[in-house]
Amino acid sequence: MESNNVKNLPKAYSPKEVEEKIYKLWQKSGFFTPKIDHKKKPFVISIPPPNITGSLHMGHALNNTIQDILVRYHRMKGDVTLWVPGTDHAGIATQNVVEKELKKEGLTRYDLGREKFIKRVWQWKEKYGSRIIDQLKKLGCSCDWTRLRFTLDESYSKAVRTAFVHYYNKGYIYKGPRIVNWCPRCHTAISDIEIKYKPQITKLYTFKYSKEFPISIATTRPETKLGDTAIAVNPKDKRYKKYIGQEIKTNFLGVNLKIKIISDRNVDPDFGTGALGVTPAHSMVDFEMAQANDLEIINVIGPEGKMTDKAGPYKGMRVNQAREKIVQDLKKQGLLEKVEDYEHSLSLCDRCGTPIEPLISEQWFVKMKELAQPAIEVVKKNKIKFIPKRYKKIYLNWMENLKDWCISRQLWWGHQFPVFYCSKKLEESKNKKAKLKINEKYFVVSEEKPKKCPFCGKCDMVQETDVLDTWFSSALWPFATLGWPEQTDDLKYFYPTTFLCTAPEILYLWVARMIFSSLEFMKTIPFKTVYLHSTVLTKEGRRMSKSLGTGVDPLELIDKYGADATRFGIIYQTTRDLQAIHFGEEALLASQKFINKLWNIGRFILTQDPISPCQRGRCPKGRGGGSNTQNLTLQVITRRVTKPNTLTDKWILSRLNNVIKETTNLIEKYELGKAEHLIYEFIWHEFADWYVEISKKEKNIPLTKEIYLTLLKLLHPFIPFSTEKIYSYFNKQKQQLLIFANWPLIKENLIDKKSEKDFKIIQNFIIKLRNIKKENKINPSQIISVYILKKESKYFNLIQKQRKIIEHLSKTKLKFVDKKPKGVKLNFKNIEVFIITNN
RNA sequence: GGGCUCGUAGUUCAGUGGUUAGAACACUUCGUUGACAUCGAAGAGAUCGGUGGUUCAAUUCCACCCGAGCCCACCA
Repeated sequence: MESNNVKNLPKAYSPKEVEEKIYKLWQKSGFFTPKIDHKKKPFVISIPPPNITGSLHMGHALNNTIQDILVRYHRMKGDVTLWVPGTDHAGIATQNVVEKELKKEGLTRYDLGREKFIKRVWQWKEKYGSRIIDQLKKLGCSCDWTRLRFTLDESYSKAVRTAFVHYYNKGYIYKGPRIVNWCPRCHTAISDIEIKYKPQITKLYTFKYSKEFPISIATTRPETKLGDTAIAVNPKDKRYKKYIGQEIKTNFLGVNLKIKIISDRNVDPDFGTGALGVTPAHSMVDFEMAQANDLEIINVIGPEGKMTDKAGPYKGMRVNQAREKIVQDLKKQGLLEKVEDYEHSLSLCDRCGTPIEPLISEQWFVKMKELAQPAIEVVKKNKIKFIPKRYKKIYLNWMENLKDWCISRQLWWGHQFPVFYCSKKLEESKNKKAKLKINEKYFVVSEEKPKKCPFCGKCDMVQETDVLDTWFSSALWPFATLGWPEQTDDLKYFYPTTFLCTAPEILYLWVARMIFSSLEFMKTIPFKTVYLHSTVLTKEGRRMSKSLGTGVDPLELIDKYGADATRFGIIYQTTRDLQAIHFGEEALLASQKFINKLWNIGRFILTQDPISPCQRGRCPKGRGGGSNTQNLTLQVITRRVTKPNTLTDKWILSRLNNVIKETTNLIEKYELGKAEHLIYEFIWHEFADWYVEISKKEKNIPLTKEIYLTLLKLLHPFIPFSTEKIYSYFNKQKQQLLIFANWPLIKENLIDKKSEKDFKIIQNFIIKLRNIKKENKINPSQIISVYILKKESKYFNLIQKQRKIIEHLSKTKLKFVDKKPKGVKLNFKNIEVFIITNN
């Protein structure tokens, strides 16, 4: 570091000039890359890979600060510490971003074609995909960048293919027509958990299919009713009992329907007419009823969100259009009985906000039942611990009611299925326009494309066009990043990882899936502890969102306050188990002040240092400490060692060791906010306000320095940049980085309750004297005489012994007298104290 | 509809079955300009969301209610 002379030490810490340089030093040191040491147990975190479309938001800032604190702490403790970084290709999200870009050029992905489109996405990735990585570095994250991974890396893709083939061979993967959530905009199936619900007021229409039809039904979506194949009623409903089992043919606005009357317990007799028109192809619940009752399934809505040819006169219309027209027609024909307002939740695509159409389509699924079982066990048996604890129940409840996982997406950006079709047979099946059923298998599942088609022996096999759900690849993250399926040294040594820190919203999407994937492929848990951190909300408790304008950009905060203050401030307002934090910028300002305070304590100590240039009279400001300190400098040089000499020394060392102990405990329990509060209080209100102040009178510079350096170490995981910078001024010769420093050891023998108690008494006495001054409107800086009546008592002796400190800090002159003087009397621990107020 | 979290000073949060409920920031007053324009000291500020119950005693335990937020399910 070039300018670490004390005389160059600026008055305040300025993050902008410092942080980037420091980060480069760290990187150059190579210290973030651990060396495998089989004698030691490693500490390992896999970063939740941010999307390449992402930009650092408050959730990331909190999440990665937590991880970095733990990683730095463990590194200092001497653990072999690895933080694996990486990014996620994020199928739908990224594809949408690039599609939006294309749209500006008046193009769609179909104009480019699959190959060119993917190329385009890769270009986009090269250009913007590492943005978030740079932002993580700005935050100070000490990841091992030599191990950076991306979920579409060739080696990672291999892991994905291996996993797929494994599942398939075990019989866990099946393909079939099922009802899925279909996004007509993204043109793909999405899973249940990728849907967001939005309450909306719509109309509930009550009508009959035809005049002669005996039962009326109610629906919010009349257009789907063209695909009805049944009416479901509650088995106990007397009104409809007689119809159950009947099949009625009718014509509904030009479309012939065969309606079977079935009974189902889930039908609420009080809702609408108590009769539910069953549309197997376009409603999740109805699909299940159709399967249970062996009903015909008719698609009336196509993948574009348009009515199919099964919709008779409404063919080709958009869904909304068809709805309007049908309502008009129902009215015209006198079939519409009632229209009322009705509030329900509209399903929207999480990624693009388009209303979801439940549709029947051919999709790939993973059977979950067997996979879930061991994943339930390990959590039940606390092999994996959740923090906060409450998530254990939430996790288990979800896992115990797990549905099969739809893993196919009709996208282009992602891992293409390692499934190869016989082109000849594929062609044939298309021509047949067969029902959505596969009776005949004409594909092979294989990591590589077979050279020869096993079905016809001569065709060029074609790969399944679908890509895998992004989460299928993320599920392999903790072990695939370490080299799986290869048995690499990394994998052998660093797996399973130690700690996972992520947002609670991806508990199901990601955490659960990593657990069962790891148990399946690695035969072990992926991590020992899962920490689901608080959600960062605005101060008013509202969700942070760009579109609402309620977002706070951590990069702006870093720019304004520095990375350290941003980190410290966020953690300062965090409590470990809290579900949400209401983010306020004030804490960052406070943190900035705190860092500045820390900086200035350092500055003070440096200028007091006998070997510093200031003390040798070379300081431009003159003689560093003034005449008073010159004498003291001599004292300092008389080999005072870092040993407690005085009560003050004993007290501060005792307190310091308590703080080290407590801080260590709190970090081990992930109570990072509390740890910060503790250190903050100690540094400011014990070390600075008392110890450093007293040290101006009773010098023990080596000890002061030692304590200070210990505090820098304690703080380093929280505020790595500023502590590193200050540390450099204390290490002019050695040039050793603080990241190499060891975590402070607790010296139990220095914990000294007696000294703490005694010092507390001195503190109280000083405070009392200051109060008296204030009460009597005496200027605090005015030195007054305080008369203390001599007495045989331990407190008297204590006060007498600590006379200098008391005088110094209370700006008084103590006089120990035999006779009671005139003046205001106060009692302190049975000691009679007098002051004269009207000088 | 089900589950969960939270409601304590102006603000963000600690905290505890029992003497005057804490901190930080903000605020007020006084003082400081040779570590700290980002300093010091002192101080004001809370009927601990509401109601009822358990208890000798509740902010702390229980029930209900109100308010804020999250997750899951979803009735057509």
